[in-house]
Amino acid sequence: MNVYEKDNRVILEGVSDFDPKHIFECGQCFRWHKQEDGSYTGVAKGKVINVIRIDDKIYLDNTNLEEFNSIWYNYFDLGTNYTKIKNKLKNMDKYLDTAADFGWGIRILRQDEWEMLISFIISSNNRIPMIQKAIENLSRKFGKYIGDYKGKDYYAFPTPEELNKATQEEIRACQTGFRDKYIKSTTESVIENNKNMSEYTSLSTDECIKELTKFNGVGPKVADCIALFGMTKLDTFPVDVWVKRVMQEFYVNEDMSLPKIRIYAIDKFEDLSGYAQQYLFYYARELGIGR
DNA sequence: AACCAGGATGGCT
DNA sequence: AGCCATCATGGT
Repeated sequence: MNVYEKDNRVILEGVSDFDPKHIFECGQCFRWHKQEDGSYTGVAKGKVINVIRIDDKIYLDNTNLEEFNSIWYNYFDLGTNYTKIKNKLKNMDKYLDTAADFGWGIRILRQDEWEMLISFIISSNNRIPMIQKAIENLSRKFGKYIGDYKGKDYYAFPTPEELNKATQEEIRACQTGFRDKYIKSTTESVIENNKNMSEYTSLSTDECIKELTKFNGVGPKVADCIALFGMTKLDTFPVDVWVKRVMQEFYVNEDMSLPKIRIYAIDKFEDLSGYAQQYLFYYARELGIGR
């Protein structure tokens, strides 16, 4: 990979396994929005950048080499060889062979632990466009103003301290629905116990999920997502409606319970479970498998 | 208007 | 531990 900076842009040459559509639409993130030119603009790590792929080059706009090295290299998980991961998964069965080719450019982003905690609480029994709206509203209301980019204002996701200033009513006014009380309670718990969410990363996967489930509004599925997307616990397998459908379509019986589907998948995919989940989710949702 | 979405919770066995 | 009924918002 060759990296260089030009005109407030960082350009990556020869990056393999990187496609913005696959990365930003495989269900792992909520703050990246497609632009008219096919690029994606999003907020992460308190910055706003724009990402587009043209042929084999990736353009990161509104940033520089220093930020790339300190933030984006890690955020886009560029130190991981996804070709190897895909090859292992593709050799397992014909379904993953197809799904990994379909979502060939997926990378699991290394996102903020606290932001994932609140974001996936909002995700419970909700629709993705509504989740995105609620997170944007919370950020606009309670997060720091980052700046203007191409005529639009952008706001960082609120810190625990910032979100703790919001009343339950104000949280609900951000379109969080009945999850307002979960967000309020979880934020208070983080503040009152002076919790540092990044410390959850050093726990084992089982311990991490067990601890996350103690937060109000965090059940098994949401804890799996927070652990996978916020704490790089790649040996877990969140089972949502789409993953349930694709698993029932390809691997298990209709009557298998969600926890059993999860165990079945982790037994099968082991330390690559999180990657497998992403390829399968993207494949299922893009193709509408199981409707 | 009924149905459903990246489910959680509490009560039951 | 595992299953089940109930809860709950906003969109289509």
